[in-house]
Amino acid sequence: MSKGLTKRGDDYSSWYNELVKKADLAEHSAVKGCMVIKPYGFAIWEKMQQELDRMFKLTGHVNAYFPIFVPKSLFEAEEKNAAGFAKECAVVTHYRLKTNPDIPAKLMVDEQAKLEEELEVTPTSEAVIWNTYKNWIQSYRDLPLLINQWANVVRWEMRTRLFLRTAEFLWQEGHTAHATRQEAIEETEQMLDIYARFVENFLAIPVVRGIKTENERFAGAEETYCIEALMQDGKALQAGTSHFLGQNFAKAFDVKYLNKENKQEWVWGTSWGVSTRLMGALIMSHSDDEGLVLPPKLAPIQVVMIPIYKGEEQLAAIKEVLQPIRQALLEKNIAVKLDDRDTYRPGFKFAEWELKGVPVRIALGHRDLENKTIEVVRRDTKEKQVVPLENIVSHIEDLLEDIQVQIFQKAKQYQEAMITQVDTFEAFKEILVQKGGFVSAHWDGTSETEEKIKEATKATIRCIPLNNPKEEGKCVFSGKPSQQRVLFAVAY
RNA sequence: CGGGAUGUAGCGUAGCCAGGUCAUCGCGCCACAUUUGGGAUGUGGAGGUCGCAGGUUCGAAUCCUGCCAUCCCGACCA
Repeated sequence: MSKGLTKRGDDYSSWYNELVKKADLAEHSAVKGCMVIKPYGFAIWEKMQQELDRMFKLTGHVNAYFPIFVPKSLFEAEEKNAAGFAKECAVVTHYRLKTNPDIPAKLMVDEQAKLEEELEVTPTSEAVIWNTYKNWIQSYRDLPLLINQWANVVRWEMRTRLFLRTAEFLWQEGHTAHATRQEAIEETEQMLDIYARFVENFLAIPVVRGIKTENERFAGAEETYCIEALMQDGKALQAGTSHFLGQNFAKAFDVKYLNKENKQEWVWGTSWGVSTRLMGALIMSHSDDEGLVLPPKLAPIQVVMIPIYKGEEQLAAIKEVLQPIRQALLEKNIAVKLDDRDTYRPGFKFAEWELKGVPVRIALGHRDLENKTIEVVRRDTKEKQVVPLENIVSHIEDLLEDIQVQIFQKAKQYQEAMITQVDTFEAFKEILVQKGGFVSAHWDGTSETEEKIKEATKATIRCIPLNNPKEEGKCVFSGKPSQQRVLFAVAY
């Protein structure tokens, strides 16, 4: 384990990249823009999956799996969606290689094996899924259709960053079909609510719920709802989206149902997704210059035990005390690891588990044996206390809960402090440069103004917050009348 | 995809401009010993197609060409 992580204040970007690698979350692969998610990082993702999957199923969704490939003709059926993603599609043109007659042991594409129709590696599965739904939906009795899939998709991005934007990423995508517009909108809003609750309660990241402007809307959607989070460097990160698709895909793929009055109608659709990008949000929201800070609910190891000893005898005596505690914690469903490696000294272990973000560390040495105490250190504040052995299990339970709450509160306070209201474009620009974060400003509602502001400041409208208070004002850029403020930020 | 930079052992690096006893050093790794309450110390040891592929040359980590990957700045980013 190497010493010294770049400090956030010195170079936030380097800090992030180093942390991802040093904490054993992920690394670059041999393929441009694609990453290897390592076991420790994947364990966190698995915990996210488990909880989301539980929440989806509680609301009546079921899982299925659809192909990773989509024929070009299907992909282009919904025109806006196709146009929106066309620039980042990987395309399969052949299905066979052959040995190169000129160079032994080298392979080449077999031109004889050219596909009649190219396949896209799907960047999002609406096309494949709606083409399937056509066969699954005939009657109002088939609705609603509530399906989710855990999958990987490919978007050939120009510039990638581990977890935040990779050419291939893991995600879940829900795709639902409904009989009425109202029901589909309710589904869209329900899923946004699930995402928001999940991100706030599990990742301990406060989010702003809102809707996207036309510019930022999902290609093929009528409305895109989103949750936006704020990272420690003052940039915003879109953490999840839920789209009301209207009847766009139903029309493109001819998905109709017969209603109770025996009349054919187009179905209404939604789609919603969160990805491994949430890992990036998690890392950037809570971690510090010592390494990761993981919320207890997502930490693969919640408690690490470190024995401090001289010689075999002491180790045996200490383990005798630690083992029953470990057992008791396991029975409370607390993930505990006893780090009894004799090949590293305690100081090294402290640093290593801090880097990996383990929420609680307990250390037991001969001093504690004599006093019947144990040292407990919380990762988020690094606060150290020596507590009696007796109530250690309930103490740890309480501590884990407290950490979960505290890191959310800390992030919440930061977020609130980083939402700044401005009423002039001068102030707008100054806040973005000096302070960062969300800038709450009036906007005239036009894409043109949004574009111009982006050109001038790099900031985009992250969302129009839900339940936004109506407030008469003037657009900060054009001076035209505005009914409400929107949130701008420089985004990842 | 445009501009800039980088690529030498698991990690970080020296050497490159001025081609040849040049593959350097630190961390890490292995063995043994002493250690163990905040990243241990000593002794010994292992580990390299110098990103990949061509070229120039008697000779290439070093010069040239192409490619690949990464980082930064743009463009792009539901």
